[in-house]
Amino acid sequence: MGNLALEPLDRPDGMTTHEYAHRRLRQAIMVGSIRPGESLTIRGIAEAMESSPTPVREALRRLSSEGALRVLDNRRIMVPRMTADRFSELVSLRAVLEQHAARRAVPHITERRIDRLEEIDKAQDEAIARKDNGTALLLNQEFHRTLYTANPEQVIMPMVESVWLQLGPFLGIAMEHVAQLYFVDRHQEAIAALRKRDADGVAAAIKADISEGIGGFERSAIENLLRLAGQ
Amino acid sequence: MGNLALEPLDRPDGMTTHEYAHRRLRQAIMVGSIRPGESLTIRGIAEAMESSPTPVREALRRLSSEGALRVLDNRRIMVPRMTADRFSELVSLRAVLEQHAARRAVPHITERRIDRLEEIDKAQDEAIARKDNGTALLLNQEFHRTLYTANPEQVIMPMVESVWLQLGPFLGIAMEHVAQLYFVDRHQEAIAALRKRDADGVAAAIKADISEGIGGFERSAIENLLRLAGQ
DNA sequence: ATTTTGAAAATGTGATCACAAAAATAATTA
DNA sequence: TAATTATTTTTGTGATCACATTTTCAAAAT
Repeated sequence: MGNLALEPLDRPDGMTTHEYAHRRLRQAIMVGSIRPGESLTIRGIAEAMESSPTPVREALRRLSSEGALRVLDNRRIMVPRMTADRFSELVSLRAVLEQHAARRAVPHITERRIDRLEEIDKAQDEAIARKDNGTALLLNQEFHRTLYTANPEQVIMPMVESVWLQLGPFLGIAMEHVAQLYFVDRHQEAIAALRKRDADGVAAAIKADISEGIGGFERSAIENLLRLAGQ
Repeated sequence: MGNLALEPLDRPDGMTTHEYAHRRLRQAIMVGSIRPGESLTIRGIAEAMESSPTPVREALRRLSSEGALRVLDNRRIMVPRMTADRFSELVSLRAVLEQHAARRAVPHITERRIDRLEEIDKAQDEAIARKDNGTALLLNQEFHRTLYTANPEQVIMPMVESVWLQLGPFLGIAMEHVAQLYFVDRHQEAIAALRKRDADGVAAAIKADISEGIGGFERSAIENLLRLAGQ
């Protein structure tokens, strides 16, 4: 209960307590700082962030609807355990979702946004160079998010984020045992295709980015990692 | 606030109040019996189902995470308005998601499940014959759900259901103005491909089923419907 | 007639409490 | 000593209350 690996977060003015709890838990799960199988208690979290059960419960309900948490029959709440099968299911879904999101974003992209993508990618490269995995991960997400949200009526982003959330706990495990995550990406290729408004090219770059990134884990490597982490 | 078009639902024994509230609201939204733009009040719903604000709020949080509801800046909660652009975004996402789900289900399909699909499709045809749109809609969903959940480690179903939920309110509008919904489907084609374990064939059938079903609305028809419904 | 102001009602939010179920711990028995 | 039972503690759940904000509606002013 005590140590939730919940780092306090910046809390804007009008933000409600349940929103804040949601953000904080979400962030912790996204970067893999809560171990799969670890069960969360409402009162524990409430105490940790100096609030009460009511708003924490709302945050947990949202997170379980987002696939980040699982409610057991005993009504206990935990971070879902990862399996090799589930992992491959998540990665293939991620590829399909994000290719589609990328394709639908291309008609709406502006030069200004492409410049922003360049900046994010550059910052990510710097984070990778200084072996700052956490920041690199966040910047990688920001790159993808910035691309997909070019589409104003976009409806897919919550689903993409849900997949990220579900992969998060595994990333936490992987980062403990693997030296460097995301040492290559296909972002430059995506940017080049974007400048040409080449939707197929962008989709191909995104697909490659995913399958050579997180999708690059061999099945046996995943099973080893999970065994090492005592899953 | 009184009339919420919330029909009481069967409530199993161990089901919690927030779960029940969630199910009931979800059902109402899914079949389009809550008008887009209509705003929901926590106390109103709580009173309508004879409970209190706390569990209702949890249900509403979940539904907003599922994309079924939108929380405004005023913290008011409403069923999102539909636009022609959003509709087309949802339909194209639905096609992509379900093709993928179908493809990944094929390796796990059993003859027994295919038989079940036959039965569901037959029941749906009967519902269509007697012009029972509501039942036909539910059976159509059950057909698709039964197919995709053949995959045991499937992770996509909540996202498919989220798209259904977001399309629900439009279906409600459409059913008021269009004589018959879903008068043709490609289920038999999907079943034939399933018997042959032909993943591409199944995916093609699902794609056709969607684009000739709900995807068959012309843009101008959608705009007309939305205007008629005062959106 | 339209706008502005003010009071009253409605609403979202979060803390607290009581209750039941579950889990953990202590006591007892085989 | 190991297993079982009893007791205590922890936990999830839902109702209620108080507070602040928003909305609604009536009265007053322009």
